[in-house]
Amino acid sequence: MRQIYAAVHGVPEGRLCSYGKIAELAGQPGRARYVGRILSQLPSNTQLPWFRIVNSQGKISFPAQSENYQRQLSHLINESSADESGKLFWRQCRWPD
DNA sequence: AAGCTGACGACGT
DNA sequence: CACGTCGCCAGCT
Repeated sequence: MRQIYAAVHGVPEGRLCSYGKIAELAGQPGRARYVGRILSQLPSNTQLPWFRIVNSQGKISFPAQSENYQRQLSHLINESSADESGKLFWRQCRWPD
């Protein structure tokens, strides 16, 4: 749990990371769903860069059109990690370079 | 205790 | 590239 937060917090601006990778970095491989559940329960005022987490297909794990989808996309656009069309610039989380 | 449900993932068709 | 399957794990009925 603690580790999950730490892993997410460690994703630098401009980078994207998958749920599975976060779980792995947190020392809990195979628990991608767990990561998703953790993030789903984050308070709206969280400092955690939850929006930098996408699924292994490099896509936002929210149904397009949904509020959440738009919120996440906006953040990513601000970080130049996506364009208006919704396409993400999938730079796998290999930080630090 | 048994089944259902996800902000998931790997693989096959 | 788009689905369908099956495996996965924790929390809630």
